[in-house]
This record gives sequence, structure tokens and C-alpha cells, in this order.
Amino acid sequence: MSTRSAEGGERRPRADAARNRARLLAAARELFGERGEEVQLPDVARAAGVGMGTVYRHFPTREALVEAAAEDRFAGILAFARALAGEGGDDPVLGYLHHVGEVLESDRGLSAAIEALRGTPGSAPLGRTRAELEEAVSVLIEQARRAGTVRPDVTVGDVHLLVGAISATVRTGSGPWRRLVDLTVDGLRPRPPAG
Amino acid sequence: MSTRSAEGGERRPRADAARNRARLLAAARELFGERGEEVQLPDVARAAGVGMGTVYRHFPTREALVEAAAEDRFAGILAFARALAGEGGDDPVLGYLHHVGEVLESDRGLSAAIEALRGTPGSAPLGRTRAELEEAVSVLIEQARRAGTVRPDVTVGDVHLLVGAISATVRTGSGPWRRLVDLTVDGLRPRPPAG
DNA sequence: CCGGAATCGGAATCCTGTTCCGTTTTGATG
DNA sequence: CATCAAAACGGAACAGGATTCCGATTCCGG
Repeated sequence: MSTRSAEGGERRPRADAARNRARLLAAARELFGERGEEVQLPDVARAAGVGMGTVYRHFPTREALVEAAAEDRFAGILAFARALAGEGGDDPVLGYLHHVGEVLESDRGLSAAIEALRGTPGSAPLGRTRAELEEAVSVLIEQARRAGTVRPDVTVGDVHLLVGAISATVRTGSGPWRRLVDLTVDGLRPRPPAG
Repeated sequence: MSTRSAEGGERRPRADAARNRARLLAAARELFGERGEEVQLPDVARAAGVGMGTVYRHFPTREALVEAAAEDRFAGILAFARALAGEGGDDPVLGYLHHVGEVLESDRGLSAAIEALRGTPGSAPLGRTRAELEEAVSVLIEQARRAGTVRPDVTVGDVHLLVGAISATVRTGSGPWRRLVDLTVDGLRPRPPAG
């Protein structure tokens, strides 16, 4: 009980630890983003100039590293969703899905993270972002509903469902995800604008 | 050149080989259907009462075994599609997607096979079934188009895309696949029948 | 019944994620 | 600045599972 106050206090990490963690994340973001799941832990360790022990000191499991590396992608998507809400456009849900698809396309590790998230109840860092994202998306839906671009019964869960489907499509390269979005979004619309 | 005619002749397999292959397929169908990808090759070998060497004599790779085990599911789906075409209903595409979803739900190994198929250009046994399936589905689409239940621009590729999405949704258990079908199929309809 | 080819079984190998532990680095203290 | 315990490090050892190898066994045409 000398330098730090009471119990819950997270002690500031040692300088080398912080440095290595940062290097690991940088390497992981680069490699996973480029090659996706096929990247092996030893590769990441080597790219970060670090031993395997260090990898596991910072991330309890491979999956955790994948998630951590994807974290700022989620943050980016969240920011986008909020900006979209601010713009007040007519079809924010479509815009959101397109954006998610594009990000997925540009970062092959993100879909891995999305899938990994299924198993995890609430991962510490992402749990919060996830909740905020849910909130932001529901705002988009509400907005779209008012503009008449989505059916009144569409929920946040539905949008998540579609994101999952898009993610799988991009990950497996099983087809043009934009087409999937188009097919589905037309299904989201309450009625054709008659034109 | 004694018992068999010329070059291309496939010689009849030895009795024990045929028996073991059948046992392997039976075991694989049962185990993969029940537990999906998490089943391990040694389990299948044990269940079939066969050694690992035998597994690999018959199937060059785990993936090949998964595919072979799923083969008659594909055949069943093909048969269903043809029957559906025969019935001449109004919305055969919806019926097809529902059926596929149900089969996927009942056999956890099928989605693994579907995904495995992506990598393979033309696997000998499935290549044929795949082509026939494509033909059958295009008949369904044509029929639905005439009935006005799908947009005129919907293609076989679109339906495959949706099947892939459904498969991923079922496999990861990431949500209610029926809802996904509903959302999407509404997107397939040309226009609300005004009523 | 024989002989050789086709199969078989399962141990050995290889590849990867994960764990362990002796060594090194950090930073609070005197 | 020197000291020392705690924290972090590196990389070798381990573990689980797919795949390969090869000596032993089984089939089948003659």
C-alpha cells in the first residue's frame, strides 16, 4: 500500500510491457488484416520482435489477440454509425451495411473477430463497444423507420443477423457481398416507393 | 488386360475395401451430422471399427470425408428441388430456402461441407450433383418469376449466395435463420402485390 | 492352394496453439 | 548510485489432431 491507493487500482504497466503490447497489437493488426486467420502466432511474435511467452503474457489466447487487434475497427464502425445518425439521411441502414461490408473487405481479420465474439459472453473491452454499437444502430433504425426506408418490425437483432451473413460471405469469398446487401435491403423496405 | 476391358476401366474394389468404405461413410454421416466439425478423425475411425490408415486410403483428406458424408444430403436437396418444380407452386424459391435451412439444421456436418466446397473447383462426386442442382434451382427461379414471386433479375448465383448465408448462420448459431430467410425473401419479391 | 497385389492398422511425424520455467529487465527503495 | 524483489521475457517443451509410413494381413485370379 505504498504508491497506489486502495484495492481496485490497476497498476501502471512496466515500460517494456507497454512497449511490447503495442508492438504486438501493431503486428497483429497488420498481419491479421492482410491474411486473416491463416496467420500463425509465431509469425505475429516474430513480426513484433517478441517471444511466444510475451504473446501469451499479454493475450490469454489467440482469439483474444484477434479480438484486440480488431478493436479499433469496431470503434471505427461505431463512429461511422454515429456520424451517419448525425447526417440524418434517408437510408442510414443501407449506409451502415455498406460501410460494414467495406471494412470487412479491407480487413480480413475482422470477420474472424466477429465470429469469435459469438462464443464470448462479454469480453471486457469489446463488450462496451458492442453495447454502444447496439445503441447507435437502433438510432439508425429508428431514423430509417421514420423515413420509411425500413419495415417497422426491423430490429437491431435483424441488422446483426445481416452483418453476420455479410461477414461470412466476405470471409469465405463465396460471392459478391454487395449483391447480398442489395437483395436483403430491398427486403427491409416496407414498400417500393412506387417509382 | 484380362478381366477388365481397356484403360479407363475402374476395377471392382476388393470386398473388404468396399465394406470398410461403407462403414466409414456410415460412421461419418452419423458423427458429423450430430456434432459437426468438432468430430475428430480418430473418432470416426473407431466408430467404423477401422484404423487411421484405412480412413486415408479411402479419403485423401478430412475434408473429402466430410464432403462424401454430406453427399446424399445434397442428393436429397436436389430431389426436393425437382419435386418442388413438379408441384408447380407459386413460391418455390421460398420453399427451397426453407428446406435447405431445415436440412442444415438437422445435419451439422452439411454446412462444413458447403464451406469446404468453396475451395474445391470440381470434386468428382459432388461436381455432378452441383451442376444438376444448379439446373433444378434455375427451373424453380423461372417458375417463381412467372408467378411473380421473385424479381426478374434474380439468378441462381443469388440463391447460392443466400444458401451460403443461411449455412453460415446455422453453423455459427448466430441467429434465427428463418428470420434471415424472411428478410431476404421479401427482398426477392418484385413488388408487394398491392394487397 | 499360391503368390503377389491391394488393404489394413496403428505407430511415427508434422504442424500449431499453449504452457513452463530459468533468465533478464524494471523501477521502488535506501 | 547500488540493491533486490517483482514483473516480464524468450524460447524450448508439451499437447492435440491431421496426415504419412510401412510391416503385417487379407483377398482373389490362376
